[in-house]
Amino acid sequence: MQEKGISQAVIGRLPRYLRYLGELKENGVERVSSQELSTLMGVTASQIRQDFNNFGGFGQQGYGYNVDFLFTEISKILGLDREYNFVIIGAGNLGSALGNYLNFERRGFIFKGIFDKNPELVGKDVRGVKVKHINDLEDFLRNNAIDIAVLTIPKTGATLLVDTLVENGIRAIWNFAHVDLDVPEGVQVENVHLSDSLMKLSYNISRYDREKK
Amino acid sequence: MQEKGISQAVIGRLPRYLRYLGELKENGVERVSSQELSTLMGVTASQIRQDFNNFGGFGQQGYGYNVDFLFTEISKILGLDREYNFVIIGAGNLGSALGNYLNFERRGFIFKGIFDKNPELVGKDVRGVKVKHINDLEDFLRNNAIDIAVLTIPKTGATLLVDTLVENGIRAIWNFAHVDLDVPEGVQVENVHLSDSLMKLSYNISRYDREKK
DNA sequence: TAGATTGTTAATCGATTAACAATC
DNA sequence: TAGATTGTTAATCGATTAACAATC
Repeated sequence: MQEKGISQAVIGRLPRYLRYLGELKENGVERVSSQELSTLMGVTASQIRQDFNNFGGFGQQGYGYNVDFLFTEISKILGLDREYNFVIIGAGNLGSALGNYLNFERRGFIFKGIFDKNPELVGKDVRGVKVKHINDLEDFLRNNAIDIAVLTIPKTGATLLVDTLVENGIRAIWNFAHVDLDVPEGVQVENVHLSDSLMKLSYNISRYDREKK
Repeated sequence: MQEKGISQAVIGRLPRYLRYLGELKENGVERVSSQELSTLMGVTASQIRQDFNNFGGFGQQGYGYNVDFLFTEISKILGLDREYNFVIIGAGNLGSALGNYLNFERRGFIFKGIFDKNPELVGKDVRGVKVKHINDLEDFLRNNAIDIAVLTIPKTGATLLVDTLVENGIRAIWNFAHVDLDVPEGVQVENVHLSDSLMKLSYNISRYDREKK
């Protein structure tokens, strides 16, 4: 089945829509118009309607959108109607933080294992999961259906590990290492480059200072 | 001084340029053409030249770009030619991870304090900095010139804290809480919404599955 | 000088916004 | 039915790519 190319710009906005719809749901709001959502979120109503219409008509003329229905549909589009098993590679502070983050579990991301090359970390408990040595990773991947590998290790290690991960069935990499990974077609990569984000912040601080002068 | 509106698209690419230029520098490469950089980074040479020319001519016809010079210039544009003091609010795993991340220090981001409301975390050491109670935050901000607050606390706490931060001189917020913060003009916010990023990953996994069918 | 490669203008492409007919 | 609001087409805006003259 071919989904006519939805732009990454649109996809990137979907999680935010989902967040606001979730809040409306929690507040017991049943229906919302593109205009109301526009005011709430600070984007144009036109963009909201265009975005939703990429996936077919979710609304009803004269009424607006049913919050519950829209929430469910966007969840499905984002692939949140199923479960994903993930392992974390790198049991340092960041790896542990992600392992402990319960909200992922709520969205269907199941924390199955965590690995490190440092023997001192082996055996440490991260939300009920014991850290294993990285040497046991291949075996573990072969015997468990893991979808996602979360890389919270330095860049050299990350680059070297990609082949092993892919050969053993990993289909997606959530990459926190500061490097662009080279993966075969069909393997998804999502980068979280924290220092890039911090640089954007410092750009905006210093640009503001320059403009003030 | 007014810098003619550089688009966020361009700014967003600068840290990546910087990373590649840093690697070239490390490898002792002196000059690079937009064509070489294009091959290396997987973007068009045309885009590279357009991007750089937003800030004036960094290159030389017939020669290309001097790696060292270009690196320095992009650093300056990104505001990396000065230091920023930051505090972390929230001493959980994520906050500790960010406090321990030495690369930030290398770029001029100085870790000055870390705070938590949990008394059990108070006194804990994070890379030589002792966790303080959140009640001491205001005092600390008044007596120290802190530029950036890093928010690694749940969204309710983050929303409530914004006014305090701004009133006490914080100029920028690096926000890891899953909420859109409302700040006065002139205060910079950069969001890292990890769950949004993870949803983009699951979208791509499930889209790939749909296309395969 | 000849060759290489930038800086920059023009052309194209894609994304956002505006407008309005369709319809609940 | 009348009013509201979507779905969708058209207009605008911005970003990317192509082309080439300027120049090192």
